[in-house]
Amino acid sequence: MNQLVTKKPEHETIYLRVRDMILFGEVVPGQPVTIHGLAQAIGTGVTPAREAIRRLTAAGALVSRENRRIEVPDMTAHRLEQIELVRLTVEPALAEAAAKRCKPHDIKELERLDALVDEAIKVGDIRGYLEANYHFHFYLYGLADAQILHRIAETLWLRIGPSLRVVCGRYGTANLVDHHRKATEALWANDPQKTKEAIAQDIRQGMDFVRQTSAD
Amino acid sequence: MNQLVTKKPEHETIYLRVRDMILFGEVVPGQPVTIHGLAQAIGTGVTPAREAIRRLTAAGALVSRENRRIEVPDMTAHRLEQIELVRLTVEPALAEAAAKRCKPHDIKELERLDALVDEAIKVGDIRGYLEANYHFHFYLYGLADAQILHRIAETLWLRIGPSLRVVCGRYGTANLVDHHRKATEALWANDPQKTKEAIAQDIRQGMDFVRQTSAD
DNA sequence: ATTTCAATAATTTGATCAAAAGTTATCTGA
DNA sequence: TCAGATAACTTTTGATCAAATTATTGAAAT
Repeated sequence: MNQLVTKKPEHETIYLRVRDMILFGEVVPGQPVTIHGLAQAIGTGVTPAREAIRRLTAAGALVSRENRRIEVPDMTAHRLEQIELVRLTVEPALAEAAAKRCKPHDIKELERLDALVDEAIKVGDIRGYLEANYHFHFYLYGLADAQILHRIAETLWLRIGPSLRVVCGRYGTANLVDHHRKATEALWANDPQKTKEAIAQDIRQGMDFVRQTSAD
Repeated sequence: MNQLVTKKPEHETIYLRVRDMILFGEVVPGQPVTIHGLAQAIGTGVTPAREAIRRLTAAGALVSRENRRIEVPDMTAHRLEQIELVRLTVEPALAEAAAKRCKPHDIKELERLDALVDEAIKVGDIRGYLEANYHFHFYLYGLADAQILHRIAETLWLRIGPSLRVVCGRYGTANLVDHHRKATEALWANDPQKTKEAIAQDIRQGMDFVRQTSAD
């Protein structure tokens, strides 16, 4: 019998788990991450935890300080500026490419995800908002079939995840606006250019929102 | 007495070593990389080699295939297009920022590195060209004080390193043109905008050159 | 000669251990 | 009470080992 599920290695699982922790605000900028503590928290050995941490530091999601301590990097205005520059190049390009390959079935899925975003905002569920927002964007980006851009976008989201959590915690979800409607409408209209612009606008406003927390 | 050199861990050394191997064309697209073989080649244990490989796969410099084999990714026109898009955003921005903080001493160093590029082209030393070219660009980018952009640029160079080596090997260094003079002149003139444009032009022509090897 | 199947070899993966390095707590002496 | 030194604890790091997985080799059958 064919084995349908290819068992993924432990370090891959841990990597995905910690990645989610960072993306969805379970960690805070400046928070130290120990290889031991991580292994213990997840309930696994230290070897796969090490490898997961290496991958995350390579992606810039964690930083390794000189005393070989590892922690979640904090955000600065300067870093935010760099991230915005690249996001505004990469993600609209992904959205444009996605729009060209998008099927009605995909747009419906995006609308479903967007409804989750709205719901989370209304209820004030920060974690739910972060997850739904991420899934909306990366379902769209996944349609683009552009792995390199996709991965760059992911590393940038890993960098803003913790800060986004902080600012949401401070100001709540009331100030959040959902700009995804414009994107799905452009997709229905089969208009890649408009989709691209909608995502660019969404990014600009998201980054403005995060800017409220960054130290100088 | 103060310890001036902080001993860097083994996995860091190996990482840098393999990184150089990729950047400077000691590996070929499609070439398999075994964790064992690497440890044996460098003459070290398997644990630090593993961690170095994880970092490189996280950066996209190596790809992990489904049969948990790891190899150097090959280049395609589509990938090249994605890389060019991001390079043309990130590196000119770095050059512009660098131009604003550049001291005469730095420009002299850049001219020294550029002379090495010229020399390598003249002599037909491919490895020497790759190294000198890299050092010219990243000495400049290092002046910008923009770590995030800097690291993104590095990952992109890691992706084109093997292909650049292949195309140089096929066509030799005769077809290479050195566009750095325009950049150093703009730096002397204290003209960030011109510096930015010079680097953008250099990137475009470099990518055109690599395009000759990529499969469809 | 080619294909199939089993056996062998090589490799990855995760656990464990010892040594090195760093951090925290305690104790001492003023 | 407070500063400095020592001790105890924690963490990282690299080596080693066993199990699991994958590739490769070789033999047998058609």
